[in-house]
Amino acid sequence: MITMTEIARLTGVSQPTVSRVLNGNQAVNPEIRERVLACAREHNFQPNVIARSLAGSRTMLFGLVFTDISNSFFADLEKYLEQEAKKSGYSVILFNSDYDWNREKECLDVMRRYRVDGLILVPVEENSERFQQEMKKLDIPAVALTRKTEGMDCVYVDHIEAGGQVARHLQQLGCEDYIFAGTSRDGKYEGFLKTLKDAGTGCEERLTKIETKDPEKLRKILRQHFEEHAGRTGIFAYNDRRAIQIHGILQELGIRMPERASLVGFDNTYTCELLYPGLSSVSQPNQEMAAKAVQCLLRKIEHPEEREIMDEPMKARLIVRGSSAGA
Amino acid sequence: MITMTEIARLTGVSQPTVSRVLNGNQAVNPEIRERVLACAREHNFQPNVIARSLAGSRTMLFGLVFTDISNSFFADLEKYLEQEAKKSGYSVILFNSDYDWNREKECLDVMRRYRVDGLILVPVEENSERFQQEMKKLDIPAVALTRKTEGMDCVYVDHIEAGGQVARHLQQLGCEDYIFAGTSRDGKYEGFLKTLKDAGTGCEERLTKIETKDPEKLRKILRQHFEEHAGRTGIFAYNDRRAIQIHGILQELGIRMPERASLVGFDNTYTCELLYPGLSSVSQPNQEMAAKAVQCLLRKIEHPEEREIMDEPMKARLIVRGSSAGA
DNA sequence: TTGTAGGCGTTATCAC
DNA sequence: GTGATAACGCCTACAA
Repeated sequence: MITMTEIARLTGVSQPTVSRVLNGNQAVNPEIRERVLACAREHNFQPNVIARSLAGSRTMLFGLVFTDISNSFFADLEKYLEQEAKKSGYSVILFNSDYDWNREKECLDVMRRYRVDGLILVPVEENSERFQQEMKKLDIPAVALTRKTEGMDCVYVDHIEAGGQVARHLQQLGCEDYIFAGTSRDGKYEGFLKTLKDAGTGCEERLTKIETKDPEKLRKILRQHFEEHAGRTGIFAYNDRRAIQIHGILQELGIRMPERASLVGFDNTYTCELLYPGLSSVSQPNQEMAAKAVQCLLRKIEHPEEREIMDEPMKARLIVRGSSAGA
Repeated sequence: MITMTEIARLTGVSQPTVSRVLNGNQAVNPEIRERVLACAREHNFQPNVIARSLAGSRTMLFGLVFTDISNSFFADLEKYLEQEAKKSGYSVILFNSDYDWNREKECLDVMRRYRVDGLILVPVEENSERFQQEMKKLDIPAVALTRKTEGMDCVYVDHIEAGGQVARHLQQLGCEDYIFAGTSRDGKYEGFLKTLKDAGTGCEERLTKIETKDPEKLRKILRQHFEEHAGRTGIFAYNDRRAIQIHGILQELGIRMPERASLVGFDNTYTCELLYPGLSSVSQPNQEMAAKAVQCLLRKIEHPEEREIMDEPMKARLIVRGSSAGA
């Protein structure tokens, strides 16, 4: 692959002149300019970003660390992040932590080795001591994505508020019982529970939390629930994957949506609208989140002195479909 | 971030000695070794891969170009590719071409700029003239993934054979009519059609091809089809996404699977087993494909002289679930 | 407007 | 064993 020095030799000028032409910075003799450009085109010159990174001090790389890119929600985010980064000439180097803290730590080290200019990550355990420690000694601008993270810039939707939206929606439908399927680590459950409580009609006592994702167990629990409870049950799953699983089980058991079971998922992945009945789901503003994260990073790179932390939760939006439609 | 030169200064040795210690290559005085290692640990030294790349001639980067990572199938592949690359110390830099040739071309240029050691891509138009041209002048070892690509190493499953498997399966179920939903660009349709023809019972005349993915049109076509055809219809969708869409429409129309409609998708994404009835789908050996692609690349990097092209199609496997279950 | 010189952080190749 | 020294390809002064 041809280098600037080589072009310089071929066109009989100095290498910095070639650099000036190719970067279009300063004024150069039009004649020389043409000669150099022609030569560069002819040999399909591509600047060596590696060398440029070493000389300058930007690698034009963002590091992305996801927990699991095979989750459509994250894959979607990745696409937007890449798009947004490209607008500023950045490329991305990608890692999956697989929800494993040790891997995440390894990823961070690799990022350091590549001297990425910025880091966008979905932390595995955003509020643990060891993570905070690691972030403190990380000398790269970083943004936490989808999780509220103490002491660092973060872009996320308010899960507590979102959980509340779902609760209100299900209450309005006249649900008598409630099920939450998933873990309570990210605030959805908290918000869901709180809103049920606040309604004051004691419906929080009619809330069951199901943590298992084992299909057999899940089926058994649901069957039993609907045998014992005649009224309408609102089901809130902490992500679409779980919601789709429940959707399938309800179909199998012949429990009608939305009449007997009103189901709501989270992330509004593309499958939601393909199912029948369509799966209601909480939509996160993926594109805006991606843009915000990248812009935050860019700002920190441009102005390293500004140390104020960005932490304004964004708002999720409930998309109602057939699985929890009203009358 | 601390450098070798800095460590050298702190420990009173020369920079090359620090390099020797940190890379564990050659013998060094144990005393010095300890001193250097201690200093490196203390400052959490991370070798500057950028500088190393420039000096040596490996960037330890693989470039990945997908058409659309938000397709679960590709996201899944990405994860395996990353895993496999990591085993050999490689990291990946990722791009989406969005099924757009111009973007793909841009990606390739960026790859060149980063001097990636190898390239794994899902080509947008693997057999077009311009793509072939581009590949010819690409001076980076490259492997085409999921698509048979003339004149270049490629890792893919035999779509024609896979289409045949589906045809035989649906025939065995006793289908009287057939629908293929999707494009015919990758051989699935070809194989499907060919096998139907070979059976000699004239069933290829009872094959309808639906290209639209517009939900309204699709619904209308399917409704009409089942109004006019009383027997069992075998439906083969060119990917799971389309299959899931059809699954939903059939549910909505109250057309029973597998009795009236026997549905088969492609890619065996995780959603298949969550639906009810479970969605039959053709499974590609993702992990093996990823491993094979990476290993092919590594071999080409190690032995640039070997020029034989790898092109042995792998075999897909049909996973039968409720949507096309037999009696 | 253009060329010279130095440096970015490594690796590799020499002598010592 | 260890330390100079020269790359790698580019950028950024500074000098002409």
